[in-house]
Amino acid sequence: MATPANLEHVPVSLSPRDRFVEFLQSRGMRVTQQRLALVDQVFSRHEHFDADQLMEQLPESGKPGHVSRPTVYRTLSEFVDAGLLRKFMLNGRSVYEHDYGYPQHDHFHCTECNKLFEFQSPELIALRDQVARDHRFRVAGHRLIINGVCEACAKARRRASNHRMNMI
Amino acid sequence: MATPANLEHVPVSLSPRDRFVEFLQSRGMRVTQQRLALVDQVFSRHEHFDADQLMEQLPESGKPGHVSRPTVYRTLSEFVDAGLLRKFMLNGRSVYEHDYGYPQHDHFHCTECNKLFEFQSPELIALRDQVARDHRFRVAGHRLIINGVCEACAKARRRASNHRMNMI
DNA sequence: ATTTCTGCAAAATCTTTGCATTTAC
DNA sequence: GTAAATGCAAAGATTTTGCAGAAAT
Repeated sequence: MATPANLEHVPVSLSPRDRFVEFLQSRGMRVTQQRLALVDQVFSRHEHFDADQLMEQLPESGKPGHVSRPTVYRTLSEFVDAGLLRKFMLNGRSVYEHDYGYPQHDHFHCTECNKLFEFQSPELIALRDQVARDHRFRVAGHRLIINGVCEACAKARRRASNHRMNMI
Repeated sequence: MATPANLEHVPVSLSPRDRFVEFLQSRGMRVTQQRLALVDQVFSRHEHFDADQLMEQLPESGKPGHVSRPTVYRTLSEFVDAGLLRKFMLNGRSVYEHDYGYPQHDHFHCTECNKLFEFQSPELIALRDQVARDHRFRVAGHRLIINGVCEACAKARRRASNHRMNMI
């Protein structure tokens, strides 16, 4: 459910890598091996991730293809500036998700398994804009996280509960 | 707008202080001077605040009534457990707001002045619950922050812009 | 008298920065 | 060759923890 399977893909002309190269060149920044390695890794999977998880997906220190922690942080900021990633906070840490090529969406956060699930709701956007108009607030964007328990965890919970019942 | 002025007050039988004392006693915890000083300070104003701001509102180190930083953090967690405060993240830091005695609401966050403004929308709750049902997700709560520019900052911006125009 | 709480100092966590060296252009 | 980027080490910022002494019950 955290995969793109349930969300429409937004058609884009350039691959994330090409889009990033274009962004770098337009700003006189250099196309380095580290930046390319990171853009490739980040867009090889759709899951949400933090800086630590990204580092774990790359070769470890000393091995070719490794990228240092400061460079990972610096490059993640560049991805956000370039419109490739969106950043938000979860449990006090920065979490990133694909923005380029993916539609606006919001999240369920399961407090049992700690996973994020995406959903889209045009009605929500309409309501947001209406409420903002009512309060004369100029909307730039929003962040909504609905927390609770996902279906899988709810079932697991029920099983555990039934099991306890049988034991009595 | 961050004041309770625009939100209905939820009638509660106990003052926050009494509610907290009750909470402490029910859990065999002690009613200390620090806890009382903090509950009084926190509920003397309705603005959102972080741990630093709360400390600044108390007497400084050495003076009577001062509370140490670890105790402030520990007590803020207790307030959340007791249902007196709600905690959320803004720009990577923990921000607290009154929960006890105040209705469910969401926030506008002005990226110019960095202020938070509260609003209520029953429609939003209904929409949230509907979307959650559609995805078989059991809702426990949610956090919505709409970011953009508040009316005051938009006006200030327009004035600045007009001023620049006049100078040309 | 007992047990919890506080304050201090230190640690933990996540992120950013200064600077010398390396790399892209 | 020159300017920008990287990696290292160190610092920053926020929050948490271990523990001895203080305070509440």
